Amino acid sequence: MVRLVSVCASLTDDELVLLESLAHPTHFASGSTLFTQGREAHSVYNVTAGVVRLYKLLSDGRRQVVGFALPGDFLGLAMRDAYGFSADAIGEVSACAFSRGAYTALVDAKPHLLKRLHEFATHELTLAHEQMMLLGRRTAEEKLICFLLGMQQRWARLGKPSVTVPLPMTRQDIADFLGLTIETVSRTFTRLAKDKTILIVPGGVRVMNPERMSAVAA
Amino acid sequence: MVRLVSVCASLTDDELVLLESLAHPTHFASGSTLFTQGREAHSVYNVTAGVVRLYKLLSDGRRQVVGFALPGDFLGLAMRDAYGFSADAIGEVSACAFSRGAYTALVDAKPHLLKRLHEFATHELTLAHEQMMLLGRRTAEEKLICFLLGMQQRWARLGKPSVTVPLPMTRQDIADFLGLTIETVSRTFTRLAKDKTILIVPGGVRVMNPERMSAVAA
DNA sequence: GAGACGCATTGATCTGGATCAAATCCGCGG
DNA sequence: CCGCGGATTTGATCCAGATCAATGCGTCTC
Repeated sequence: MVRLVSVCASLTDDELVLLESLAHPTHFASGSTLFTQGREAHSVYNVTAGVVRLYKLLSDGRRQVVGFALPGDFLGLAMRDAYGFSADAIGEVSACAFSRGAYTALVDAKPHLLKRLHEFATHELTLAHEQMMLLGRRTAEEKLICFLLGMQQRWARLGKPSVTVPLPMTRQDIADFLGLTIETVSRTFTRLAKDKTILIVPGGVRVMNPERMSAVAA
Repeated sequence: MVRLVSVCASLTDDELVLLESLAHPTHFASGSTLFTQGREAHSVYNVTAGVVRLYKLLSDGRRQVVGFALPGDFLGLAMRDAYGFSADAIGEVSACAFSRGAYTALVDAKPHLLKRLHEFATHELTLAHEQMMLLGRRTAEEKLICFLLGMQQRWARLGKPSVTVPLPMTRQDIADFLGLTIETVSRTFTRLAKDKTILIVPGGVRVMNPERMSAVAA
């Protein structure tokens, strides 16, 4: 099993053995659902491979993507009895599932694991505040640029630093993450490509003018 | 000192005594600053009276209010070395300040306090996700109605259930929280008042048609 | 009680991004 | 190679909310 680097860096070897005995390695087909908003939360997950779309729906079908989970990310922090959002696989996904009971027992027993999870949660909260700024006060172009730089940084932290940013999600997913329509996302990408700020490549985007992009994001 | 009901419900008496010995009761004048985004985080706070505006600024002055802290709310969860947002007093505010060192030492020593703080953080994260939905996908009228119902619920949980929702913040604060302009907030309030959905009273709003409001918020 | 200052409201107009409507692209199965 | 279906791009038009511009309205101060 892939080592749970993000959550478990501070654990001792025997604790890791315990943790791995509780983890159920699971595979999800492209497009399949990990869990659904409002359903009883039976498991928490640690993504080990692939990308997961996290989103909330309004009764009339309007959708807000609240995040994209990359390998190492932990899903299920922000839940009480029921999941607060839905999650589904973008492409093939591997994850470690923990039953809720095992998870809560483990957290109660291991304060330094809890400390790691809490740090994780406060980091997520900081990102959420940034996303509020983006959704409430930034223009379409700024939204796209901040999104691309953010994804680039996240891939870089996972050991994949590159000027080519993989974008496995659809334009609609990006639109629903940034509070835009698919047409505006497409047009803004086209305009940035005409500017030579980016180059659109299959499956992603190549950053051509990082200086300008950073200046806009500031 | 007011008992720190929100964070400390699970503490034993002697732990409470310890906690209170570390807390510095502090008073802030109307409009004064508790702390500023980007500055080194020296203290965390528990609000005991009054309302605090939490916000982020962009270099060109655009502002996003990320929340309003009410009595019982804890400030400083989402910070590492530096504060991630600014906080200032709306009207007179009382708070308990804890030095960062004392806070981290206490958290390390008391796992059930950490557990409470973690629950607090995950609740905040859930609220942040709802706010993303609101900012990204809701109309101006929906934003205002969700805001009013949310504030009503929060006052109710603090033991002040009422059809009259106090709004100590300015229209500009509300606009910057909802990703709107002050004019749109004002016009939308006026329209809701003409509808008889609400009644605008000095210092707040009276909820006249909770059924319609809940239907819109759903 | 006259000015002044800081909200808040209201009105007129403008515009960024939404909506409506076709193309175009592209991967895939037959 | 062809045709199909979903994703994406592009174009034309619309409109919710922004912007620009007064005006109202408490509540201080002198």
